[in-house]
Amino acid sequence: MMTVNYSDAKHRFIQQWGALGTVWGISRTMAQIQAVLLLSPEPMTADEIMEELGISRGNVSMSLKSLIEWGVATKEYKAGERKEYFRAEKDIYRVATQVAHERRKRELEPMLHMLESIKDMDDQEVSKSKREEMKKVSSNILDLGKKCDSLLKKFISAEKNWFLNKIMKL
Amino acid sequence: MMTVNYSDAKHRFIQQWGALGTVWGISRTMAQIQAVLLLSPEPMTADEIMEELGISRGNVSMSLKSLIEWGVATKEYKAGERKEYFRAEKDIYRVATQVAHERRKRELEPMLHMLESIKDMDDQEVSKSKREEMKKVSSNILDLGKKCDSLLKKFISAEKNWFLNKIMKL
DNA sequence: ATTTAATTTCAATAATTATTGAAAATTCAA
DNA sequence: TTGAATTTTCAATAATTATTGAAATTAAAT
Repeated sequence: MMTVNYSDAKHRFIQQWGALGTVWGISRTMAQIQAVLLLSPEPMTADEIMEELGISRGNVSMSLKSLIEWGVATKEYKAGERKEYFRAEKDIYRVATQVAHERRKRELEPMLHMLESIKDMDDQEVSKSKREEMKKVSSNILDLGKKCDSLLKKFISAEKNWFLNKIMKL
Repeated sequence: MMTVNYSDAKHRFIQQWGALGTVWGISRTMAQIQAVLLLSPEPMTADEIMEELGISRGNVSMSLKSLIEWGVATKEYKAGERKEYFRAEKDIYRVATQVAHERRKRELEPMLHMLESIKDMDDQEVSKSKREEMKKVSSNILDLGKKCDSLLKKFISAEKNWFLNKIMKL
């Protein structure tokens, strides 16, 4: 079996994680910065991240701000130093629950509100079959959506081992 | 309680579903076409969809093609008619399993392969702590990733009620 | 208070992604 | 086959999203 050197492995990790970011609604750079921080044993400065990824100061600053808003990175200060240091949340289960928490709020909640707001649609101007189809489809989506909501809430607040054990026993 | 008329409800549904599409890695239009088809009691022609959403023929053709590739829409023919008709998968649980199937293949699998390929990283040129951090982080992600993989596979192939019952009992 | 270091903001620009529309291809009927 | 109806493709363009970089801001040290 061919071994892989550190810098190739790091490169693959950063690229793959970045690519995933773009289909998960965060920018490639944000995900790449998270990847760099995940691999770093020590917290890093914005300068070091700039250097590592070859991107601008502004971009690093804004991306770090977003990562912190998503709850997957933190800012730290070292005694006697003026610079700020950044650290990624390394407990990947914790990262998953944070992401679930944010996405539930940003995506699922507005969808459920819309579906609720449609429940009392009534309109004689339009055919019965159209009205019925809307009622049927939207209530089906609402049902499944509520189940997802309930599962996500459990996932977000449950103790890690309890949840994974339950899931793995299915 | 104020009632909502059909066309407002339809508009809200299409907009919200479309907005969700963009954060789920499909284009707004693709998601909007799916929404229109979901609300339609009868299969629709490309012309009708064009008209309904005010978008170009080419866009409709390409978006429908993608929806079919994702396994959430089908093409149909009516006896004695030359035009093609399109229908959305209305069983929303089925839509969810199809999406899970595709995303597992497109996103999770490549990530797991990358993580496996990094397992045998070895490199004396770099500090022990960096190597160890990479080993630790990547194996943690791999563990959780494999659990997700296993859960997704169950979800994709399980019988609907069995799965939902299990999940709701957690 | 002033200087210096560090960070943030945001208008301008670049890069990416989505959409159009007309030409090419396909499909069916005569 | 030829011709009309329909669909697909894809280069050009538009729209959106990400990134830069320099000015403004903030914060610490002198």
